[in-house]
Amino acid sequence: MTKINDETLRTFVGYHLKRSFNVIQSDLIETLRPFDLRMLTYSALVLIVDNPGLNQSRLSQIMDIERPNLVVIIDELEERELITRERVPTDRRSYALHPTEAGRALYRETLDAVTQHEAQLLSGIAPEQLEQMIATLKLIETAKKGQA
Amino acid sequence: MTKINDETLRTFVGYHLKRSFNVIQSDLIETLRPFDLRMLTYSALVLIVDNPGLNQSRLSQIMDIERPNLVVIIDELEERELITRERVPTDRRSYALHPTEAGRALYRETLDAVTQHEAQLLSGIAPEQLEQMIATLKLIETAKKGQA
DNA sequence: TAATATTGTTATGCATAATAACATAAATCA
DNA sequence: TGATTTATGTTATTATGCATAACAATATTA
Repeated sequence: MTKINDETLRTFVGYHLKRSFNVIQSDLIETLRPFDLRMLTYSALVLIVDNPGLNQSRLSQIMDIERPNLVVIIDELEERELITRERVPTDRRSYALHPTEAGRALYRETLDAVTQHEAQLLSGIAPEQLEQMIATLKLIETAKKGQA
Repeated sequence: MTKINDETLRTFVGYHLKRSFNVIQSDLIETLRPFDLRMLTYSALVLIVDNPGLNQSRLSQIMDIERPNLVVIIDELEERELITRERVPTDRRSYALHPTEAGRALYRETLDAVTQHEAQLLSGIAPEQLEQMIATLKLIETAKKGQA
């Protein structure tokens, strides 16, 4: 049972990002399962609660996904009566997205659960170290457009 | 054009990981496109070149994917004659995976390209800062099994 | 008014990832 | 030894994430 050498891939930042994200993602999926939410439906719900009235175009931008892919997510949230689509009088092409009371309730429940699960998963790591990492991650996030 | 508030999601490490990984992943996909390689076929090729003779079971473990999902990846690499599957005499269930000369040549080409593209993308970030981040990412990677 | 752009949508395809079920072969155990 | 269990690779299937083309309805602009 020889150890496998992944030193070459370890030279890439992306490899480390991917592997650590997999760990967090697995944990998150398990945390959201009891609420019957996927990562993207959860993100959408949070953003709609925090930004009531925004439209799908803006939401897809902040979520970094294409508009067509957001449609099914919004469909699902609407069918579950967690949000509403309302025609905007001043621009009848778009819908204003608003959370329902049930949506806000689920938001509070899940926020608690997700926060606690992530804290538990990362409990062995110093908060300052995580903050430093987040600062670097933000730099990477803006690397593309921030570059010459 | 009001600014959208994602402060709630920003409290999660996973959100930052996901967003920054998306940036690196997009860059990597573009880098690999001329070589007609996807992320996973690329990773598999690198690991086979660096660990000649390993079998699919071990490879799927290190790649953190399920064995069935590796089959098509290996099929593709074999069809393109970048690797070979060879029956192992001492265990006739498994195949030993070896790179061909073409596989090693592509490995060298792509390694250069990927290395340079990532360096370019991250050129605005101090190397020590990236090293610190990688150290933290490694902690997250082992958080699951490392926990009580 | 005519041309162009935006919003939401449908349809489609590719990539990533998980599970069940299976044949073959090896290891275990009784 | 023979019977049971385990490991390896495979097929089939499904869910999820993500991208593009094309379109109708509506707004914007030239």
